[in-house]
Amino acid sequence: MPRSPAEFADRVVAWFAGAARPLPWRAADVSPWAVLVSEFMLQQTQVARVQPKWEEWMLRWPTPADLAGVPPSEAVRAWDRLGYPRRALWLHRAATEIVERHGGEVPDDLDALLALQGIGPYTARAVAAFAFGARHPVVDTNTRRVLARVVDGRAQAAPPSAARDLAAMSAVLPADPAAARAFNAGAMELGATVCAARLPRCDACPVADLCAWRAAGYPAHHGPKRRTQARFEGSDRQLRGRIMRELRGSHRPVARDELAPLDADAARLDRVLGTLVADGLAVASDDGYALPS
DNA sequence: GTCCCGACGC
DNA sequence: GCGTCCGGAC
Repeated sequence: MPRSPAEFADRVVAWFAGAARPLPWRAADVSPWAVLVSEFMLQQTQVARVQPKWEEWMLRWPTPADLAGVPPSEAVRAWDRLGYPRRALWLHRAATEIVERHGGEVPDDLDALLALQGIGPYTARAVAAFAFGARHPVVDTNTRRVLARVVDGRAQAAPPSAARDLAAMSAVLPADPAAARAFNAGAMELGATVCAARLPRCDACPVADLCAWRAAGYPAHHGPKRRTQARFEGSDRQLRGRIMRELRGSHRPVARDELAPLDADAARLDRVLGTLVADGLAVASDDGYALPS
């Protein structure tokens, strides 16, 4: 446990002021919509891959109404290979909801944000805090790891639990909204760039002398093992990705027979096509499969 | 091969 | 609480 929560927060805030990467969605003049789009893209995708795609989207669809005004196929196509293309569909749906429910303005209210498609506990608070300056605990996996180490003295965070994670962050969150905002962003940045999962760089850490894990001699994690990631090669996810790539590349329906070479197992191909249709990422017609228009 | 790490649906 | 969902960097 650090000497005091205030000291922990102050150090992170001061460190972040000098160490923050100059990411474009952190610029002072970006819109709430720009922040929201960045958070959608960052949900599962590394910063380096997101950045050029975010620039492209902001030029093309600078407001929610701009995105809501085009068919979802445009969003899915422009999502390109960012992965998890349901996010493109959900972002398009969220834009439509923002136009319909909120007059085209991204809401600043947490519950209104949570009600939008594709926005969960993390993204809602990230938008409220980073776009609007509201004082909410924002907890992603980096922050969970930082708190586990600095505060709890454990190598790894316990499995995510929204209620427990938000309470833990609230306990160390500065009272001042601007400081809270910087601490939220700084804790994530610290976890992403210094307090890394595998190779923490404690020599560069602004709170190394406050860190309970370091003080305890870096005890190894003993507890439930992380679930090992399912194999990607040969997975449904890989096949879905390959099918989506074909659909993105075609401006007319793609016949099932044209997709058959993607997988030798006809039954599996049909089952996976079914999941894409169920997700709304593909539409079936007599001519084959296409992106949702 | 391993890691990345949020939302959703059950 | 637990399984599913991409694709690229390492």
